Amino acid sequence: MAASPKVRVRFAPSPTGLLHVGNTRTALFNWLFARQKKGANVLRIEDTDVERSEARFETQLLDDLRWLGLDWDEGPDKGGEYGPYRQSDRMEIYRGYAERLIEEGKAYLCFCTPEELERERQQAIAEHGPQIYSGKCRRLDPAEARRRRTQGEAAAIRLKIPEHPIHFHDIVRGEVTFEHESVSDPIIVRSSGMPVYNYVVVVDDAEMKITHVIRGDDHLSNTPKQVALYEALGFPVPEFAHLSTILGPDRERLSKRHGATSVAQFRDMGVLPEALVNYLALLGWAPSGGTRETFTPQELIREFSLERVTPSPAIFDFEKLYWLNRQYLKSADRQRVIALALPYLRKATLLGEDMDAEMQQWAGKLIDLLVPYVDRLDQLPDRAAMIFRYDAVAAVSAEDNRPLLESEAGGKVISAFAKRVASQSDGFSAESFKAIINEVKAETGTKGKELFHPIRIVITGSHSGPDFDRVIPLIETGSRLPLPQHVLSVRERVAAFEQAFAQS
RNA sequence: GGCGCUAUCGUCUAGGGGUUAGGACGGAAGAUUCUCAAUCUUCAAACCCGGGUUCGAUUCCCGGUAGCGCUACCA
Repeated sequence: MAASPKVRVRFAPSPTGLLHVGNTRTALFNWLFARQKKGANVLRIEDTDVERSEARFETQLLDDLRWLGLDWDEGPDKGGEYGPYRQSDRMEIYRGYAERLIEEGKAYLCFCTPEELERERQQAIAEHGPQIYSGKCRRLDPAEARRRRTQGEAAAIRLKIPEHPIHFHDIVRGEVTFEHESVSDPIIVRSSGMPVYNYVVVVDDAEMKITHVIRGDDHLSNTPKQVALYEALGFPVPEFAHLSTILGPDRERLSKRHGATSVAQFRDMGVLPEALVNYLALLGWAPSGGTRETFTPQELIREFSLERVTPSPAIFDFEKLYWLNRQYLKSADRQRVIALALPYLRKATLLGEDMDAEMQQWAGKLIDLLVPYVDRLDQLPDRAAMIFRYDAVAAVSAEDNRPLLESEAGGKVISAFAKRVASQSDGFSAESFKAIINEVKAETGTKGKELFHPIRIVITGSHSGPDFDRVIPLIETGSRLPLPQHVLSVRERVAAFEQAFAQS
């Protein structure tokens, strides 16, 4: 058996918007396959849709891919043997092949106007028949057709589809067959001279020696046209792998209205790239055995296989992504998490830009305290509210606080607690705070929830939250720091609470 | 309408001609904790329907149904 040629795959996005998770999974599977097979991963920009393509989207695309760690070996930014890698720079190539196909009788000029074609289509719909091209211009004499074009008549170029069934192999779906009638002669170059997607993609993939076309299954029905094109052009037909669509919770194609769908949005939410990569890998693929959930990129490269990709569509589960993110957040390097978390706290003006060593240390501890409570970094400011936003009036009037505050035991605890805090002139440490609680406990004869909940409400405004041992030092130290928003000390909180309580 | 693809817990999935149909997210309960989160333990939860093939089908085949995609001088 001959040595199989080196694996070459490509990811070919259109720079018409932000990188979407559906495309991202395609990019990921291409990358995993290339890296596992020690092949080449090619990045090609499909910007033939001049109207919608924008340079800034291309830049963003590359940035998002880099952020995810999905690198490429050839592409518009780094060149390569088979460039250029931007379709707008390849127009001459497309033109050349199209003319060749006409000369060889494998394609022909079509003078049908869009109006004519539209009429035929409407009729087909009315008759419930298949909407296929009549083949009218196929029967034109080539020399005559050429003459008409030279005389300035607008002509599109159509590929002649051979009159036999077209089949191809798909790694995910097996053998796929289409009757030639259902394909019908497709236009490959518009009358404006602009080549169409289904044509350029074949020229590019063939010229770039792509061996495996891994892409979304919205292209499955286009594949017979492309296979016919490969054959007309005399190029070997690559292997295909069509990935199922990613759907939203309502089983419709995942889109903006389902919430975050772009890589940029997830990044802004504080989702780690390894979590997104891990989640996306599990969407439509599972390792044999199917009991493992977390994989590093290296492990994915080792385990991945296109044969194990599931053909059925998958619903994007935000919860599971966030759960995975939490796992990665917990195990990530502390300094990295702090560096990533800081911008969220700064944006909420809880921290300033300039921080001295003491403040940095304090911020680090704050983040240590908060991160276990979130599954996305953008939830941090909300979680920090108990430190930064103490609202005595709200604490006193909150529905779920009232019963406790109005109970006899609650009142006793609060007054005993307040009295002791007031008599303490210095700040509190975790130990001295605990000592006070113990005194209150002895004086009031309360314990457990009865004892802790009222104190919690006085200090944080809520009856739930992290350990006092960690919260108290943070509050006390924070109150002495020149933060953009003053953190109230224990004494200040108690004083504010008492005032609000008395007035209620 | 035509053509194509798909179909296992609510969701992602493993599995496969005979299984207590496995794991994970989410849900419920319990343990722990002053509380919440986390963590741990336990529980509930599925083979779309109808025919065939077969001793036996959730698994193989065919039909139906449903969902999705393509049906463009969009990509």
